[in-house]
Amino acid sequence: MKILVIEDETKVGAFIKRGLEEHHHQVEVYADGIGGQQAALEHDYDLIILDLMLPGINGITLCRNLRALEVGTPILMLTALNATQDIVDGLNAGADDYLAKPFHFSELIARLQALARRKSPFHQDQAILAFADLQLNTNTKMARRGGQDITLTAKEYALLELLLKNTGKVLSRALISEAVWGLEFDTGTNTIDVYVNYLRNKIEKGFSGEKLIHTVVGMGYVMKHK
Amino acid sequence: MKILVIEDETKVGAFIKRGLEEHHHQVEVYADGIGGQQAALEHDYDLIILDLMLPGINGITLCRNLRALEVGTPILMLTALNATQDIVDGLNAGADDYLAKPFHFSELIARLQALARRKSPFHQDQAILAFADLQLNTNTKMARRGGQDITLTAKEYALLELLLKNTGKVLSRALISEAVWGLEFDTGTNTIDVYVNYLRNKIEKGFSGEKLIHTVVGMGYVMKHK
DNA sequence: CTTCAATAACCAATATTTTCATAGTAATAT
DNA sequence: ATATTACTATGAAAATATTGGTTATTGAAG
Repeated sequence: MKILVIEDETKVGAFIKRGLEEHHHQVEVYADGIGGQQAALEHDYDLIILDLMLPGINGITLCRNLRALEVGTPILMLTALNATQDIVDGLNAGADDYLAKPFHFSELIARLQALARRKSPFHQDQAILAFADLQLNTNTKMARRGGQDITLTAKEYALLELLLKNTGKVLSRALISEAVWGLEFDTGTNTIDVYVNYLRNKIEKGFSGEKLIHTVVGMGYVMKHK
Repeated sequence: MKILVIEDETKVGAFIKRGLEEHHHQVEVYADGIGGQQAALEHDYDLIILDLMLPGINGITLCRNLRALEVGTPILMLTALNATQDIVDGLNAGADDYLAKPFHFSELIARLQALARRKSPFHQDQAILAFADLQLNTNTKMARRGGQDITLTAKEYALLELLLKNTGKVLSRALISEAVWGLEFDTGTNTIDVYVNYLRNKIEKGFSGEKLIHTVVGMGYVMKHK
């Protein structure tokens, strides 16, 4: 399984990572909530192990955020022993289970397996593609930025989906043409440019957030920061 | 919810029963494992709270028995504090969650709600599918809107059921075709469109409520608000 | 076991709506 | 200075809605 661990205490994080890797799991550890949340949104994990006491962002808030963004990945909270109120809050925020620290590793493995068993029948492919504060829901085919829903036409959607699935990668016009329009080559028209413009008008114009679709002159387009 | 409690300590059993009844649940308490197992098999509970330390039959054995007999009801185990091995065994026996005694009642309620939420997708044999002010009775195959009964043909029903089971999700014509008409279906025709039209005439035309079936040009149809 | 009528399923033609692609011009980068 | 990209208006094209008619299916009656 691919597991995301969000834990600020490096010793605990390393301990979990080592133990899980011995059980042949793939583990990524983040020491801060912001980075962890970002990772949870951008990658498709089978499980998230989340410490509730984090610097920067509260674990419960993080949990609620993820659920609000329709991240369905099972979440296992780590709490201090007897922190009853935290446990209640965490479960209500959408966490699936908890484990009080300190814990026996065998119990972590048992709970992890129970969660996997419970969730796997539903493990549907990631519904939300996200980058920065932009989200694209592949079920509703709607985009969302700054809490505002944006409707897209079929071509706009296909183009945005392509960009979001290749964030950071410069996509040539030839590649976009083939992926979105299914054509061999760009026929000498500026159709792609026009659609990039449509998209920019819908997802950038009027929003306070950063610019997301960047032009690389002579090369193509990228979705990235900066 | 209808809850079965299997707990030999009468004081604890009574405490749970009283607390749950205050939260408007229907509770039955059995003090012995044999009787409890019998009850679990004969009635349809929404949740089973099971003490692991029981006279007569072991809680873990009971749990394994129920799962072997394909009783899918969520099971919440009660264990002594720090009985790690029991917890591991219990989860492996098919229990869904555990609670260490003594526990705060608020935690029991929280876990119970989490379990119900988690499990609800399983109980999808709901008799009534509903969205907005539209209902579809899967037993009588009749729809109802604004207090008025609507009869549907077989295809209309299948289509409406599909839409109601996937509210908010855009369903492509290919998907609809496969779900309602089966694999081999002549896609050269507009039959799906025609049936959407039939449905709209029956469940939207003449009703004051909002539009429910929305077309997403180039993508398919959705049942949603707005 | 037929026949008939009623209903359902389907298809195709036409009307309507929405989206798309083009081309022309403006703006920007190299 | 020129190549490249951004923006915009518009007619064409594609997708969808609607309607009328044809073929299946079903169920009751003869």
